[in-house]
Amino acid sequence: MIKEEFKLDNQLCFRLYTASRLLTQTYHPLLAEHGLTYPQYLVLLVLWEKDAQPVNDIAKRLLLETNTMTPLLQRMEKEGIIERRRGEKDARQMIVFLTRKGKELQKKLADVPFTVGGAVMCSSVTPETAPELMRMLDDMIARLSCRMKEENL
Amino acid sequence: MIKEEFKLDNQLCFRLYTASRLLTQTYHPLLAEHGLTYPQYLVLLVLWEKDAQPVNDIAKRLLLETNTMTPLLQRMEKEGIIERRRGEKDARQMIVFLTRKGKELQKKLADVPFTVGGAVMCSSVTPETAPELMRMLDDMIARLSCRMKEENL
DNA sequence: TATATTTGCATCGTGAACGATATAAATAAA
DNA sequence: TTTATTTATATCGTTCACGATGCAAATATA
Repeated sequence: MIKEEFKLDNQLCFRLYTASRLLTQTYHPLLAEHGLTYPQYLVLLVLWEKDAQPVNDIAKRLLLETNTMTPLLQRMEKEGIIERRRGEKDARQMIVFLTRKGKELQKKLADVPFTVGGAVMCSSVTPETAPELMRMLDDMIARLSCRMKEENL
Repeated sequence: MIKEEFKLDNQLCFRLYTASRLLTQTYHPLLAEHGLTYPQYLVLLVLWEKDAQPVNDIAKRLLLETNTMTPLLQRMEKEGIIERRRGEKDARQMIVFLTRKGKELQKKLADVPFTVGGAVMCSSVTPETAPELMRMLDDMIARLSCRMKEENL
């Protein structure tokens, strides 16, 4: 008999991995219609909150490495969604700007959060319970991202 | 001012996506030591529960497509962790078997679930609250995977 | 039995993720 | 002010994910 801790049904990580993939798949048709991928949509969320940010700030906000960001941003620039310009104060920095097209996408994607929101709601994830779920995930993320930083000493 | 539904801090999907990535990163050093990746570890979990399964059964269990499974399994076969043989009853099927090396990995990875378990535990995710978190994720996964199937009609 | 459809797996192309490494600019130390 | 170190991006190689497509075996239909 297999040990309890090795049973797939007892794995929290497998659930997170699967839920994340399925939710991204839910976004896919809504975003692809506008030539976007889910990670690109996340970059837009960050830039809509505050335009003209260096790569590093976007990476930190999304908890991604710059080696993931750079090619992602290069593709977005090629699509004319963003623009990248060297920092004037610090020539090492690459400042990311929304183009007109990038700004306009916000209006075009106005119903995406509601469509996806409707798709996830179920008996145990409701407007009442979602905050509790988010709190647990935030706590986990804080704990794990802290651990990751400690590794690189 | 940006609308509430577009704020990154209100996104459930971003949290799942991040938590999933960070947890996979936590597994990484433990698995890499034995030449494994996280998806490969998931395949092992499935095969340890029941050896000699066709590609399709493993894919269904992990909610992955066969076009993701095939290359993954090919790499695992090259590493000598599994073996693939054509089904005798149905020649379309490719049956996946654990090799001796694949079976022995279970002992070598015995402490992985506990190490990772210790890493995720935090103030709001504890042995008491984890089942509730899992229930919410299971419910979401059921809802979303059902939706995905309906799409392909 | 011939033909059509379904099923199981594989191949291909694209876009992430990420470890490892490189490079140039900025900053600190000597 | 040289020299060393740190910082901000970028490049490279490998491994997923996954949509689209191909193909052969099995099954259903005519």
